[in-house]
Amino acid sequence: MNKTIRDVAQRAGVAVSTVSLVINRKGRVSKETEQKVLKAIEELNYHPQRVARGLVTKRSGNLGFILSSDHFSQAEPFYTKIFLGTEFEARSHDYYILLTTIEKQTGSFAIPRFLLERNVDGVILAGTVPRKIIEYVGSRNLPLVLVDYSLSRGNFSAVLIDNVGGISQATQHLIDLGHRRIAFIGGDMSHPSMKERCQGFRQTMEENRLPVNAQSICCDQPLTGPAEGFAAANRLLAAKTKFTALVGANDAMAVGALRACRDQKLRIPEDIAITGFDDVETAITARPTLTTVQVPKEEMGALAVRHLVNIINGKATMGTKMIVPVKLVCRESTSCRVRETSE
Amino acid sequence: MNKTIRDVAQRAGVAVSTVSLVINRKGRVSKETEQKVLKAIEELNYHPQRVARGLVTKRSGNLGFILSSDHFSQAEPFYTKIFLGTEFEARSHDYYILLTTIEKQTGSFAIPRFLLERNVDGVILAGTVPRKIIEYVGSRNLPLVLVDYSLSRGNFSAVLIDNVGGISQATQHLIDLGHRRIAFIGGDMSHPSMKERCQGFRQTMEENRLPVNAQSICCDQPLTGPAEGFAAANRLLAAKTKFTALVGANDAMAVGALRACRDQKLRIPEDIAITGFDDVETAITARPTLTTVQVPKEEMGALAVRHLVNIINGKATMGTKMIVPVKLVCRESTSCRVRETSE
DNA sequence: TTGAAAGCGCTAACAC
DNA sequence: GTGTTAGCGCTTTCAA
Repeated sequence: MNKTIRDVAQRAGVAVSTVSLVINRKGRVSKETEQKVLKAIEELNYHPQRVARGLVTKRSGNLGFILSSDHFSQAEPFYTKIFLGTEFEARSHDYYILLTTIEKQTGSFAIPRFLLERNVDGVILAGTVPRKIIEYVGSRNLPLVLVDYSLSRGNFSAVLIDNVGGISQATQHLIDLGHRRIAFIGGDMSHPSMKERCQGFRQTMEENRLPVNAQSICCDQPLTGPAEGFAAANRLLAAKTKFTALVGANDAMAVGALRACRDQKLRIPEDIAITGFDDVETAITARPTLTTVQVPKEEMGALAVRHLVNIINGKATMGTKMIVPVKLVCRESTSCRVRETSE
Repeated sequence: MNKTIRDVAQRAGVAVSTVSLVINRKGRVSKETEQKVLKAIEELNYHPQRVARGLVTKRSGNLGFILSSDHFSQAEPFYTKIFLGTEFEARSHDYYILLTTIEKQTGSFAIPRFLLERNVDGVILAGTVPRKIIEYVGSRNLPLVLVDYSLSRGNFSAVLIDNVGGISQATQHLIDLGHRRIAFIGGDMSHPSMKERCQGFRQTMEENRLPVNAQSICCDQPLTGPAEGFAAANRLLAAKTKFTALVGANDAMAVGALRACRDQKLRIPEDIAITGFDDVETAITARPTLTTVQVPKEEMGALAVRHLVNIINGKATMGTKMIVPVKLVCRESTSCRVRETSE
């Protein structure tokens, strides 16, 4: 069992280094020696051992994927889909993905083990991630691609969502349906995507010369889950300024808002139309189903891997921003033409 | 940068082997030398390099996950969920998962690269997998755990679904609703789970002294997707023997059957009640939503990893069969009490 | 074009 | 207890 390069060399009647040259096609080997070696490899069913090779080449053949732990769970299909996208793509480049999550709550952001052990050739970081880790990756001189996250400082490659475009589509859709008083709920403004979605809403409203004020925007939630959507929606509903439509910064918050509205006996979409963002499962399992902005999550993961591999191979340089397009998907939560209530 | 064990040894004023002993807590090191070493490690921020360690210990710190490629796609959330379950669990055991898929279509089932390169310490195999690969894993002497698959020959550990129990629950549910003429559709009888589900149906019907014959069972489809469900349902609908309920071997086929029934202007569940199996997304996005048997997919993956790690550490031996429980989830596709049509 | 030999960073005998 | 040393299986100078 367990053949080594020595066995091959012996069988082929050549030196170990010659076998290595053949395996790594470094050329400079005569056709006939090459044939002898190839034959021996074939007969022995030999395959070089990854770790032995890695020890000298400093290449592990792995890519690291770092995610904050609250983003990798059943409740959070968004980043999970991105991760699966990286898995798909990685295999066609002969890389394996090592996944790790980092605990956000504990102040001490432990450096992922695969970084400490020098077990990856490049890193993908998805969502909000502590600076400390980004800096560590940098200090290791590892290629890095951010996904759905960006930093103003530093020259990072990133795969980003067209957040402004998406929110604009959603808002415009509502406007086209006849809505004039539209509110927005969001949260976690430390995340660039969230900030952009909020700004995108403002912008679209202004472009349409529609009113937007403090009472129609609620973005101060620390998180962006259903509970926060519920709270934010309730806050807006309690305010004097009435609205007929609500734009959610993501599906989770939109679904929370859905519940808040139902609790107030408001019909959706008749009394209030609602849109989400992301198009995760919850958008389609919600009742009514949620009109939302579809994000190509798997594709984002694939894109990140492709770019990362290019950086590793010197075919691309860090600093590229890739913005993926999004698409509005109309479902029940807005399907109804709004009655013009001139209150 | 990049400290080695030598640097630590030098700084602590001891031999490299002593540092190694400390790192691997092999004991036999005096408290004070240990302190010196620990201090040096701390100061240099040293971490042993995975591949160097792996080269000598023959341990990679990785677990391999093998899946047939048609089982790893967006259309197939079942095994994908199992995979995510392994990812969750692996991290708490300090292992990384290397995922690979094998092409079923090509006759030549290439041996996964991580096996050839000796890059995993154990293997998880999900779904139908070529014997050749199982044999190869065996020849490598690698611990192996099968998930949703089993082989009569050989002593394999496996995480299995309570298929008979699940189908029995679904069938009994229909019987309790008043159904007497119940049909079954399945496919890919080469897969043990499919075979068991079919047998489970037969068994439950017989226990209830209800008729079951060739015209009420259609299991000869080669695959188990919606298209096959559609075809199978149409076949049964065309037969003389009428039925008021249909048990699907999985959600995908049940959804195909749903479509077939709608095409024939049959109302669900009024004219025909339908059940699925697996509880994947399609069950809840279908219209009407699908009554189905919930399978703890993530838990199955986690269980597999836990057991595999135990085998690796000598705390468990291969050959254990673990059967996970399932649970019926009632939804719209059966929610209606059937009218007793005494045709 | 090929071979001999020196490591890559670590563990594990085996001395002392 | 601690140090010396020989590898693990490969790549990569450097000679020949």
